[in-house]
Amino acid sequence: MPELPEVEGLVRELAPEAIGRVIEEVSISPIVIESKERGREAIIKGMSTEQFKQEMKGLLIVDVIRRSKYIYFHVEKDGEKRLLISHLGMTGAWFAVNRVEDVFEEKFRKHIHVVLKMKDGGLLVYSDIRRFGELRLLNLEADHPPLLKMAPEPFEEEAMDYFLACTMKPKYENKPIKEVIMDGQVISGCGNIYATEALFKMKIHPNRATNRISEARKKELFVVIVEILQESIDAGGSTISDYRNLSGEPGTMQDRLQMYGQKQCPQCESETKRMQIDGRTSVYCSKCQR
DNA sequence: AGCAGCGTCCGGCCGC
DNA sequence: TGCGGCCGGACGCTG
Repeated sequence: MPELPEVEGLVRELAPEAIGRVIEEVSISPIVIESKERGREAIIKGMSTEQFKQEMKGLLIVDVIRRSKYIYFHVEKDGEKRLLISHLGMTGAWFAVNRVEDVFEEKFRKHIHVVLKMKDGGLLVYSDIRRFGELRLLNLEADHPPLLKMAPEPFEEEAMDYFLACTMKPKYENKPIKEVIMDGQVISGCGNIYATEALFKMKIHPNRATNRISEARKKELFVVIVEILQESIDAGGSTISDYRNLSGEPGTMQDRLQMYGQKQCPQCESETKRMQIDGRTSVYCSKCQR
């Protein structure tokens, strides 16, 4: 499950690999082409596969950055700047290889859906086992309004005040804190894994109403979230099942997780509990978290 | 206008 | 071994 740290790790490798190169040709898997022909929005969003292939051809990759859990490829052709966004969904992965057979693991190799053949040889390959990912070629970021609604980057100075202000809005104040911190319009890039970890570290029950947490504790919580995201970036991200970096290697943060996926609380050793919050499984310790 | 609720993109995995 | 049910980021649509 790629969250901010996993996307960050990928972008750090992808940027030097991709910047300055030109896309010569794009190929799309038959399974995505068939899905799109049936009227579905499989991976390639907002345009036909033919249009996508056509418009991608000849684009120079000028920059690659992370924004929340998205990869932004700044591209241009004939002096015209455009933006390719990539979201990895649950199982998306990018690989830089010379041939598609070089994608090492079969489970990724057999779900390759988009291949960018670069002008100087070599491939940038997008694989997505469950096809929940997204590729969208835009003229401007503003052409896809949800992107403008994302919270600031958590490492930016204004992010904490933005978070605090959100928690006081009628829309959020009464909701479970876990639902609020996982909302990309409140904090960018914090998914189930890191929300679970931060709440455990803070000893806050995931279902606690947001307005029943003091401002001081909310500030502390935000700091803890940022620290955990940073710790995970440093550890190469979490590989719970399907995250791989550009070279196909897993991260190591999964070995450092205290609560996510745990059966037993590392603090008091009692059995962990789980409940559904906003449709997602939330693991917590009912003794340590209140 | 804004929001809650639900459908949508799917394969993997679990339990029977 | 087969198969139905469940899971999940984040959007789009509807009422």
